[in-house]
Amino acid sequence: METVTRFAPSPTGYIHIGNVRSAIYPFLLAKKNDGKFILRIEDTDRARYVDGATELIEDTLEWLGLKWDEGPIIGGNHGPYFQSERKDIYLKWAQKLIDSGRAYADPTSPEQIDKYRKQCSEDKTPFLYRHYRPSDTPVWKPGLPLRFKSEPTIYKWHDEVMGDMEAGPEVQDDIILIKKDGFPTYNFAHIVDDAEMGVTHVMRGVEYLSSTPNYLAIYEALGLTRPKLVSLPHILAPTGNKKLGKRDGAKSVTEYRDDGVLAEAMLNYLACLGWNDGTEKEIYTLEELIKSFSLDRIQNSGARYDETKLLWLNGQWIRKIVDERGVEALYLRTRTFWPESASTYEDNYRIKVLSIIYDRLKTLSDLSTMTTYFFEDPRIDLDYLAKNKYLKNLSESELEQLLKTSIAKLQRIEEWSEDNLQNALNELLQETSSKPAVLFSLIRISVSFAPFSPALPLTLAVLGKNTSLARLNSVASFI
RNA sequence: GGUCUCGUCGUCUAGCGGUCCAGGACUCCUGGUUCUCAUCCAGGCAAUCGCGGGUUCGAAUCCCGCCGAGAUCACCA
Repeated sequence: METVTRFAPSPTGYIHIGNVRSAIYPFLLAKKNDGKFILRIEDTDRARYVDGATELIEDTLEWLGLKWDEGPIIGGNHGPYFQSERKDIYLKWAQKLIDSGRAYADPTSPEQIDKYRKQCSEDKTPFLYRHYRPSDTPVWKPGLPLRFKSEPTIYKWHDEVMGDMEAGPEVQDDIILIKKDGFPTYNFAHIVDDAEMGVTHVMRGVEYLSSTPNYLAIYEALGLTRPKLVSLPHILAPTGNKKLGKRDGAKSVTEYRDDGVLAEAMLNYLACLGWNDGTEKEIYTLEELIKSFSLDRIQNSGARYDETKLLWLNGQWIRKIVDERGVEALYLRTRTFWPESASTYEDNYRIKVLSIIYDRLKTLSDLSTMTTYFFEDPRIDLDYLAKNKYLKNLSESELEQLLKTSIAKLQRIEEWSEDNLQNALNELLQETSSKPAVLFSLIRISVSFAPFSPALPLTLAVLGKNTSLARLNSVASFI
């Protein structure tokens, strides 16, 4: 049987790192088995609906490279893919339950139910609505909630992550199937949809584990074979023991994109948070993830979100892309991250800058602060020279002398290449009998006034002869 | 309160009865790569495997109890 999985978010806002794994794992599983991955929007709660949230969700999935085979935009054979447009389907299935006596219209007012509930919590006893089931119920019509009529028993099932499970009547209840506004609840809708769409593996957060017996009862009453159930443990907030949520400042996945994190790194990090293939491999491409993914290696305890490791992975990926596909490939991702002054320069120049600076990047947004001196003359700040640990013992005239000798030497270089610069610099060391620390620091600082820069010959080569000498000259005249 | 789940370095994890006085990765520290920052390389710190009992010649690994943390008990998903 073809593997079919789905990601079924409700459009209540952005997708953050705490909940995107329930998209990644189903995707990986489906692709691993040459199956289908469906995107379904669960928009039955009109009160929590957020305009534009669906687009946000699609954007996130697309960025990560999780292409859905059926869903909004592209359609498919099991549409519509918005639950709000599937009301007739739910009604049809609900009718089956009514006909078989497994569902009833509930005339009890919410206030009354609240009273029952409060009483229970005072008595410290669990609240089960079936204990208050009305003895005679009206014919169901719109405006009335429809409840499942539970027939509690003992359920045994297997969770692909949590293992063998068992639950008794104490957790089975008359849950609401259709709300009085006519929309189905998640509890009912997802079962119908998964069945209609042929979903073989239901993957969702562990918080649904305790409602599983109720779902099992509905599958049974509907005569459906139940899909394989997969509970995904939570991702924990950096501090405390709670699951990561928006309240802990969980950033949206796409916010990381805007902060210069690569999709590859994000996906790599998230996939390996709570899953590993048993090897010591750390860097995975999407293809490699698909290839090595398996349900039985999903961790069953929660994993803490740690941004440091994400950033490390991002650095690894930045270098990996350059190593394997060249600087140009990385350059394509950097458009929005350059300092403003870079806009007047040509692509070629920016690519050169990138090629000597990329291995210092943790995120692409580091570009804006790390490369400014390649695009605009730095402000001359003699303090930089005075405080440098290699230069502070030199007098001003010594500095000036050294600078002038260097300028003269560099001036004579005809072809301003890295190699020639390297040679000239080496000769300068000998001719002035300076230590590299002294000479190189002086030139490097004079030309950049930045806390750090790439290797000196590289920096000078990229800056070009005119700019390099002009900057050295103006520092010399300043001293 | 009922029910359920989870518990190995600070963090992510390997580990399925002996090769584990516990391995890898991140972080941190030290050293090396003609200056700096980063990369890279070499090395180091770091878990009495939640606790207590058992089973066994032998347990992180099996069993029991306890403790701790989390989830759930909505006309939210």
